[in-house]
Amino acid sequence: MSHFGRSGPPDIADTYSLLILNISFRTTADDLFPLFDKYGKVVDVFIPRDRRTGESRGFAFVRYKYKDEAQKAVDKLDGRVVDGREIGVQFAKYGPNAERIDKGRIVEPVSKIKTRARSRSPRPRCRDEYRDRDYRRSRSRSRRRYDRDRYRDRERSYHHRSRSYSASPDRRRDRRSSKFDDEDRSRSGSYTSSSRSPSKAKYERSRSPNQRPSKHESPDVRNGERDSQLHRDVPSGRPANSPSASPRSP
DNA sequence: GTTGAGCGTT
Repeated sequence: MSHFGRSGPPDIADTYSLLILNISFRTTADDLFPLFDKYGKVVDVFIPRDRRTGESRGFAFVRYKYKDEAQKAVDKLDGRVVDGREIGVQFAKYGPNAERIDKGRIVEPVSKIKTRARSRSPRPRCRDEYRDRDYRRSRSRSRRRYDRDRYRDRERSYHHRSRSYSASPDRRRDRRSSKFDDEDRSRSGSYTSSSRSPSKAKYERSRSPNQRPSKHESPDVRNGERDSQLHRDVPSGRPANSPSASPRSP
């Protein structure tokens, strides 16, 4: 894809692809085009993106029309700081169009002796390659680590919240059904007073005296208050399950 | 809103 108005690769018959590495995740083809176009005729700029997230994968391909210009771009832009990151520019080697590009790029005579001289496959890549591809496509390693941490955090949060929910959601909703915000506000007040004078509030609410929220107190109390405020400020916010929205009944 | 070695789309 490119912003050249064409869907798919242009005529890459006589183009020379450059691989741009270490670009910022926010860098787009529009950002790279003017930069590379200064050194020659840029045919296309393509930034592979994640199919799921749609975000940049951190590298791009710039196709030049002429090799000397591409080489000049490599020479000039390699190591250049773009969008706060030092990019790496080099000739692309792999890819769906690598062969055709190699044809114009003068195929290396290496493949006849070097790789053959080893008398074995260049690399023991069978499905490891796909794994690697999927690995890269899937996400970067740090990303995985981040997801793992986030998942752990979310799990913990869920656990934490579930325990909080099992403390009072049923009664709150039930009470809300029977009575009005007055009670809810009262409950909220009891919570607030609980932090100030936890003498009778907890006993009235019949909450376990030993269930003293230590650090979890802040979010719970805040949620309760915010919830009550939300209902007070916007009484018609929930017409579906808000009986107080229709105060009058025949 | 996060991250950082590498090789690509209709």
